[in-house]
Amino acid sequence: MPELPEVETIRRGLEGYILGRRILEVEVLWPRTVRGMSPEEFRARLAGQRIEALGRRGKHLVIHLASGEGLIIHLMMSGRLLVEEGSVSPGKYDRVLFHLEGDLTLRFRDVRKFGWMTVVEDAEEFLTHLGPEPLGEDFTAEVLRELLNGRKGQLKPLLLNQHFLAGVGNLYADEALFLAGLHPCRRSDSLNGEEIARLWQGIRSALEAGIEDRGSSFTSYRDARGRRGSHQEHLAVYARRGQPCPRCGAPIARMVVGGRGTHFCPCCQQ
DNA sequence: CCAGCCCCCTGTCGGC
DNA sequence: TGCCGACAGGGGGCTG
Repeated sequence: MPELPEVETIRRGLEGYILGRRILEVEVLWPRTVRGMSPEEFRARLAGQRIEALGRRGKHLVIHLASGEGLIIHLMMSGRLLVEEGSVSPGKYDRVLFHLEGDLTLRFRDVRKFGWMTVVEDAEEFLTHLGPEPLGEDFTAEVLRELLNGRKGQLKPLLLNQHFLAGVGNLYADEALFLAGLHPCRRSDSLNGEEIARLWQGIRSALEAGIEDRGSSFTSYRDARGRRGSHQEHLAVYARRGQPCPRCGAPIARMVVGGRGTHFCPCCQQ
């Protein structure tokens, strides 16, 4: 389940291998992975292009090409982007293979086929519907206060809403709410100034800790070289139902909020 | 704006 | 042991 820290770890890992290289050929093995155009057009628009920069917006990876176009990739739940030396043969779960100059292959492996990619003329414009970058300089506690104003829903589903804030998924939403000491079901417009500041800090700290540990690997997530992250070993509440809260020792609870499994400390989070 | 539902997929797990 | 249904999860789309 790649969220912002996992996608950022992949982005950093890919940079060293594919930056400045040309895409020689693209093999689309599962056509529905390519959105907005035919696999043939996708191949034609990418073949021969040099990779100028690697960016990230929320959970989207943005590969900037020499033409000015952007290759947008969303890993969804089970997508992996793996760099390998040599020409590889397609595996059972491979959906797209990018053959790069320098005898490298970028492999998009995606068991559940939810991941997608497309080429757009203007990546920034394509992604304008996303909320602010939670680790960006523009995202201050004051901005969060303004965004929360008038929101009547529960906090947890709001944090998962990518139009509200980009990059937070189920795992980091639970961790951020724990760090902030806020109950996942709190009404979003019920927070006072001090609680908003705690939520802002909780979101930032949860994501930064995830990046520091190179992401959380439960089953599917791997970095660009196939390595696991270690943040799953340092989580306070996510996937820790019944285990003692690291702050007060009470057993961590799990409930469904907004259709998502939600982990929290019933004692510390109000 | 918000809640709830379905759909997209497939590996995994619990129950029988 | 083997079958089967439930479940997980990000996000888009739809309805109320």
